[in-house]
Amino acid sequence: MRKILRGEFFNRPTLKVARELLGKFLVRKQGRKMVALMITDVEAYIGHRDRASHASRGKTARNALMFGQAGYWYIYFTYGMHWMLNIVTEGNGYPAAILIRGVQNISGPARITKFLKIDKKLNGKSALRVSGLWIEDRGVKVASRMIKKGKRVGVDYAGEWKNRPWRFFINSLV
DNA sequence: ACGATGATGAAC
DNA sequence: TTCATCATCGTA
Repeated sequence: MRKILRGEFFNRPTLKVARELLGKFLVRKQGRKMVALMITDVEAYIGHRDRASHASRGKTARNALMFGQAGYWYIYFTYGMHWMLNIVTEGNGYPAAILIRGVQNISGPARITKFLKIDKKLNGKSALRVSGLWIEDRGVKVASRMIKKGKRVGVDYAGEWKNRPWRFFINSLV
């Protein structure tokens, strides 16, 4: 079993999508080279009131993708050197996205994009077809007892929103 | 604990 | 146009 996730998968409540992204495969293709890595850690950014989200200060040129259709990549540059990879969720007009924070053998959102050579060239591209970057279900089931949740990382500025348990990750397998 | 390093958004 | 901030990471 090996299928690309479709628009209907992403156009749903973000927390549900986030949980279900664990165990799916992020697939990167550049020419003949193809790499697939299982997603192990994600964070949800939901709605216009979530102060940790770029969308909390309204629609801008940078964050406009978050307000758009589900299933598109939202990739932005931060700290002067890092690219962050997000997939847009929920319906058109409602700002939400999921940060891909970890994949197998790679922890940290900036390390993923560095390893897979992901930058602004993929920003706004569709994740729903075979192109440069998409997500596949390869039949891996992650038992719910293996899924942990916690606070999002690096959002201490977000007031009460910093405490929302909107990070989901697979308990370290050993 | 802190510096790297530059785009972004808000203030002026 | 200027300025503080930032969904981080490597080094210490």
